[in-house]
Formats: sequence, C-alpha cells, structure tokens
Amino acid sequence: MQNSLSVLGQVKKDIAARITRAISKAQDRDELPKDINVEVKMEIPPRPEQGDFATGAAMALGRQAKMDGRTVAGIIIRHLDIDDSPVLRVDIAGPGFLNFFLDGSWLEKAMSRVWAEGPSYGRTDYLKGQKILLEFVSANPTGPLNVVNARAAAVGDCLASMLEMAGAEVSREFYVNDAGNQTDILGASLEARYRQALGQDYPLPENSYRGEYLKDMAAALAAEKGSSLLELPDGERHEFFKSYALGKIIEWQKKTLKDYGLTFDTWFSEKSLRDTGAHNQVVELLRVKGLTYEKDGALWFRSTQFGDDKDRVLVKSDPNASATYILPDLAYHKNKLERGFNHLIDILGPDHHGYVNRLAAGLMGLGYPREVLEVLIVQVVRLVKGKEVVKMSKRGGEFITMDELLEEVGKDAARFFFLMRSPESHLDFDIDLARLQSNENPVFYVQYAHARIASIFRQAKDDGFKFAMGPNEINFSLLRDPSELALMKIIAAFPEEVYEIAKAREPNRLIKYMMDLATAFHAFYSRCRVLGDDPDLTAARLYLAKLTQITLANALRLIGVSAPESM
RNA sequence: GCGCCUGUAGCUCAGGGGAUAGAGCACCUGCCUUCUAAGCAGGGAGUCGCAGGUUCGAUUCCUGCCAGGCGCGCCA
Repeated sequence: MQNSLSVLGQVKKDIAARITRAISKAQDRDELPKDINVEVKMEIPPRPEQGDFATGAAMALGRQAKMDGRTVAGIIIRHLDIDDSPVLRVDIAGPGFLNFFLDGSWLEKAMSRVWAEGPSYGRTDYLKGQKILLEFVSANPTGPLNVVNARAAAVGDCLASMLEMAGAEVSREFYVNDAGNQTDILGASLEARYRQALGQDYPLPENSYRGEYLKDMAAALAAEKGSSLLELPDGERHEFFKSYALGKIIEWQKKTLKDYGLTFDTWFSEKSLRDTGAHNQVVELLRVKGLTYEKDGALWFRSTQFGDDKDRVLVKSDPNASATYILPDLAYHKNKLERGFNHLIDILGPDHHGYVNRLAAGLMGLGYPREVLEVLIVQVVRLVKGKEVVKMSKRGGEFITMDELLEEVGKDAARFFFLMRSPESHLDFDIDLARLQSNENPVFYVQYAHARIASIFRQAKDDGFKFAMGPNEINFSLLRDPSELALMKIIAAFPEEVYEIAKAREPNRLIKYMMDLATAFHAFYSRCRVLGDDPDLTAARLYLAKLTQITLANALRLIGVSAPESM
C-alpha cells in the first residue's frame, strides 16, 4: 500500500491544517485570544448545500473566547490560505459552521484509488502496530451454541475484520472451558444417559445437563459400544465420558460456527493451561506481592486494592483446594499477553459484566496496566415472531439454538440483523422479518444493489458494449449528476468509516453506511441510465458502477454476508 | 439494596453540545415499451420517559425520579 491515509483522510487533514494555521495567524495578530485552542475536526455535512466538508471549530473557539461563533468564523476565513488546494469556496453558515466547497479533483483521485485497490479498498494503516487478541463466543462446551452466542459471533467477527482492515493485527480466539466441575457434571450426565440407554434405571446427577443432545449422544454410544464402557474402572470411565462429551460438543460448535462463516484462529483449551500449572504461578506471583491472604480456609486476592468492590477467592476451602473460575482465567489472560499481544478485547455476555472489574483487578495485580484489557458486553437477544415473544426455555424443544436460528433465517439475515443494533442494546430479533424473502427484509436492500450492478455488467456484455474502463480511460468530468456525486462521496468515505467504526467498536454503524451506500446507488440507478447511446458516458457510468460494487462487496465481506451476483 | 444496559415516529431502532432529529417496516400518492419495481420520487406521522441543573445553545452533558431488561456465589 502506497498511502496509509485514505484520499478523503488526506483532504480532511490538509484542510484542518490550513484552518489551524489560520487560527495561529489570527492569534499572532491578536484577533483571537492566545490561550485558546481546538482540535479541528472535519466532517461531512448532512446536506449537499452545506458543502463537501464542514467544521464546527469556529464555534468551539467562540465558546472559549466568549465570542460569537460567526465572528470567529469570519476571522478564520480572513487568514485562511486555500492556494494549491481543491477548496473553491468557504461559507459561514448557521451559528458559525465553516462549509467548504471543493472541486472534483479529490473525488477523481479517491475513485481511482478504489479501482486500483479493488478487494482491499478500505484498508488503511491507522491501527498499525496494534496486536489485538479478540476473544469472543467462548461458550461453555456443555451444550449447543445459543442466539446470544450467535450475536457475539457476528459482532466479534465483524469487529475483527474491521480492525484488520484498519491496519491492526488481530487474532480471533475461542476460550474453551474444558476443565472444572461443569465438565465433570457434563461427563456424569452423559454417563447417566448412557446407562439409561442401556435400560438401567439410573438418575441424572444434580444440576445435570438435560438437553436432548446428550440422550442422542448416549444412544449412539450404547449402539456402538454396548455395555462395555461400564467395565472400565471408575476414574477411567468418568474421564472417558467427560472427554467424549467435550470432544463431540466442541466439534459441533465448530461446525455451527463454520456454517456461520466464522473460523477462529485459536481454540484455546483451559485444560491445557491448567495442565502446565499456570494458575499456580498466578497464585505465587500474587502471594509474593502480598496481594493474597487466607481466610475461612480459602485463599483470597486483595482485588479491592485495584478497584473491585470486594476481595475474591482464588482457592476454595474444599478438600481439593480447587481453583475458582477467576484463577485459570487470569492465567489465561496473562498467557495472552505473554504471546505478544499488546491489547486484549473480550466480548462477554450480559451475565458477565460483574466479572469485569475482578478480572481487570487481577491483571493489575499481576503488574499489567488497566488499559490492556477492554471488555465489550453484548446484550441479550429476545426472539420475536411478529408480535409474539418466543420463549427461550431450554426444555420443550423451543426454537433456541444457533443451529435452529440459522436453519430458520439463514446466515446472511442472521448476521445482518445482529449487526444492525448496537451491541450493548437489548435486541429484539424478529424471526418472521428475517426470514421474509421480500423487500421488507433490510438485508436484501444492500444485496440487491450488488446484484443489480452485476446485472448491468451481464447486460453490457450481452449487448456487446465495447468500453474501456479505468481511471485513465474514462472522462471523469462526465460524472456530474447530483446522484453520481453523492454516490462517489459515500464511496470515498469508506476507508475512514471502517477505521472510525472499528475504533469506536460499533459495527452497527457499518450497517448504516451500507444502507446509505445502497440508497445512493439505487438513486443513481433510477436517475442515470448506465448503458446508453453515448459510449463515453456509458464507460464513465460503468466505471462508477464497478467502484460501487467493489465497495459494497468489501463491506459485505466485513460483515460476513454474501454478495450475490443475482437475486 | 447495589451495579450494568435501555427509554427517540404506529413497530424495531440509529444518531448526538449546535444548521430543518434520521433509517427500515407499516400507512398514503405517483413512477415499469429501455440496465432486476427485492427499486425510485414524494407525503403524513415525534412535547427525543419525567423534573431540575450547566451552557449563547441540551434530545445529546450532570443530578434526581419513573419504567423495562440483566446481573450481584468459595458457579462458570
């Protein structure tokens, strides 16, 4: 990549720098107070008559200087140097906005960049040097994935892709809780089901997993092995059922995620970490620092020293002196950092928000700065069919698993719907709307724009259009319809959008961007016939259609939704 | 009781110290002899939960209150 900044980013930066210089000049001449300053932020105004770019910097200065925003704006303009820039005109508008009107040169440059970069258009270097480990889903390997897992999967995968596009190095990781007493219960549950399958009257253990999937698994096992497993010694038998169930369920979860188009770089086993004694090292490190104490037969961590609301038990008072959940998890996060990642992002469910301070306290206790750990909480999902709420009871075969959701609405609609809402807001997922194969379903609006463009190119081929495309072949100035200009501006904003959205951790804004892009294309399509009598105009418009398609495809790839050639 | 999330159009939700508060769906009116009408153009629809405060300016920030959801283990 030649440039780390997008064309639009360069233009914004250039204008902002000119404004900053104008402010300094005004301060030198005592037209503005010297003790005020502002970071000039260029934005794209909501209406075209408000220019190509705008800034509220004059108003911000006015506030500090206790001056009228419009007056400050006037002073800035007087000192503004716009030589050798694409700026044609600057207006003062409203309470003191500076509205910039530019010539088309920057747009032409931005468009040729899209053409040149193709599938990697949108890539920037803004986050270069960040090595991020993004941990998400991390569902317990004790049952099928559910709809909140599906939401976290959509958010995490999209965020990871966007961070990568903005220049960060990202690893997607799934933490497998394949140790601890939940897994013992899982094994015992399977054994009970196995015995039942063999005709024994055998009770399920306490707090057992009661899902049908264990019955099926047990039946298969009974058919394959008969009663031979019962002859194993106790320890060996328990271990068998446990690891068998874990293996099957993890395999199942991987399959579900694969159907969702998501592959993790690493499935990190808690057991493997425990086997190395890593959690004992954590205890030792904390003990040496005097951050632990014994009470009621248990070992406690002084997490309150690091902002937690109470101290936490690390080692229980039970006869085995077993570890609480936090201990291996701390060892795990320490391990992440030791693998060279300089930033950790965990996407957790709403039931874990009380856990965040504890974990952060632990990492601080181990000597890491608080900022290395960032936790995003993905909120609950409520499934709705039209007006009715779908009960999420684990029993009774209700529609609850991620597999069932995918079967019902498909991967594209599922991912799109999960990303439409901000991750921290409670989501009503309307299954009826998501499965509708019609214009009522918003996912098609975006896909349709992509398919329409593909259709134009098929038609062009059929008609035997001889055209040369590419920035050097076309007459860019022919693209001057308001709908064409609006479309190009949105395309030009893509790399900045990706970076801004990734930085804000708000993948839902990418959906909005895509809707805006599709809207701009559909408007262009209606107003401007692409395949017309004028070969130059046709070539120019085909070029624009191709750039739109590239941008749409790249955005769809970021959210993991397919970009159909026809619909 | 404490903590987190949420309260914006009929519904589901964006937005965010400033320029006429947006989208999708639903509703109404136009638009297919030409590249896919899963589309376009236009219209109706909102005291931005309530009350105070900060500000030249608050729907946005602060405080209190009301309502809904979720969580508060030597579970994971």
